[in-house]
Amino acid sequence: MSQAFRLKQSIEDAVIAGEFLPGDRLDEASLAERFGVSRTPIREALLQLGAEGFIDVRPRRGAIVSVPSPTRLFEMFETMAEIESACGRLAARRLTPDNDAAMETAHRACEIAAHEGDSEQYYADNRNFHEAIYRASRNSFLADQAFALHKRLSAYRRIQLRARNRLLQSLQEHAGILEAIRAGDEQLAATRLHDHVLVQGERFSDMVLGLAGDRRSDAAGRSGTAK
Amino acid sequence: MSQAFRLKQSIEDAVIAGEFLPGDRLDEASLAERFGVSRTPIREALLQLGAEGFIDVRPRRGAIVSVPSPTRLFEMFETMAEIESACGRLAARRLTPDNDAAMETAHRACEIAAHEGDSEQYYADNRNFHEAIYRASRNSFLADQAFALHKRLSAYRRIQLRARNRLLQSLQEHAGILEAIRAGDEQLAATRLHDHVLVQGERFSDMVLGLAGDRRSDAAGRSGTAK
DNA sequence: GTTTCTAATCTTGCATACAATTTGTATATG
DNA sequence: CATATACAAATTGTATGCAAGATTAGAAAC
Repeated sequence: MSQAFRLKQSIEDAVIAGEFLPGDRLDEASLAERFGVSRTPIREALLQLGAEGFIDVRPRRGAIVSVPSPTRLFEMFETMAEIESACGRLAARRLTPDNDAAMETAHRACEIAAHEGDSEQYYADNRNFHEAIYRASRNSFLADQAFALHKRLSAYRRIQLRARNRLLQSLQEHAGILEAIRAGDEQLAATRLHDHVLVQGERFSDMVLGLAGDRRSDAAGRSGTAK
Repeated sequence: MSQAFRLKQSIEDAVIAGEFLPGDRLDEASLAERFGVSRTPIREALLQLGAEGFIDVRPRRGAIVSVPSPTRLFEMFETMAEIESACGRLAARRLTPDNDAAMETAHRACEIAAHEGDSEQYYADNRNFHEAIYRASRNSFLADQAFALHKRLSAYRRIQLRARNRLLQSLQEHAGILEAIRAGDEQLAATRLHDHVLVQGERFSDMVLGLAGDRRSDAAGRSGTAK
């Protein structure tokens, strides 16, 4: 495959891994040297990442890793909550043995990681669990959207999972979600997934803001110029 | 602003306007000549559109306007339905006088177009109405997502709105949606928006497939390899 | 008449070169 | 000492050239 696509993946991975922090400049020349290619495929990779919202490409002013404001970040988590709950609703309606088994496997892995207190491992297994739910929606387009947003939020999710006791609490929520999906209770599955995701967003916002106010009123209070 | 971004917009507009039909090749050289620039900014524009899912960029094989399969198309409409209902739910919870007025204005415009039977005008006003709901969610990130998907589906929506009587039926559904949002009934607003959007997807699928089977079983029955 | 192999042609991918714009620095001025 | 201006350096945007892979056309074989 062409270099530009490989580079896009590499740069994305580097950002997810935290090698480039929010606000860091992604200099074309440096990246070109680092990967041993010319600026052209680097530019193409950066522009694609920009179009996906992964980084900020400001014309004539270079690319930087996005720095979402606390409000924006909350909006992203809220959107993630809505999309995940949609996946859960559809999964509850359409669950097949295959998807059920995949979720079970992922859940078991989370269990082990949680009881060992291995937050790095739990982070990875948690991702698999959520992806299993996306697939269980049996709507691959929706699953793609969910997966993309999950990736964009992964940096913030990781930080937040380090919080004490959050692992075991997260695991219990997973169990409740699984139960609802298996029972075919669309409404319950949607609600539980929604809360599960949003609590992460709220906790993160708390961390960022250093206070425990009501985040929803923050999101609701902003000027809201869409597009 | 740089040429690549202008070109991206121009090409996107041309696709939305139906100048390039699904399956058409987007030849770099021809586009470069048409816009009087070199291939470089054209390539950059195409890659960005590809990253947004607007077109298909296949390595070494050029870009074409996406040709979603009927199944994929249904999945996209189903996703749109979920996102729109999320917007409606939040709008019902957070409605402000400003957003209320904006929806009212857009609804009035739809009313006029519908009664005059002007489907082209209704198409434009309908878009404004839905955008007003996105904004009323007071979550600009969610609204952006909704807007982007709306654009991707616009070609198919337009065709479908030409169906006889659909204008007046659509208008009535709008009235019901507005009523639910104003009543602050999150659940009802979500359900009505969901059905309003999904009926378009189902109708379109019927048109494409030329039969009146149950589209849901189609979507549920596919192999569902997400990502 | 159909299929398969080969060669010519066309298109895309990448590197390099240059032009245009922004950013940084030093100097002058109030 | 702060501010403004002019010049220098660094960085991005676009054009062009060439190499590599894909598509098409034609000839040969079945």
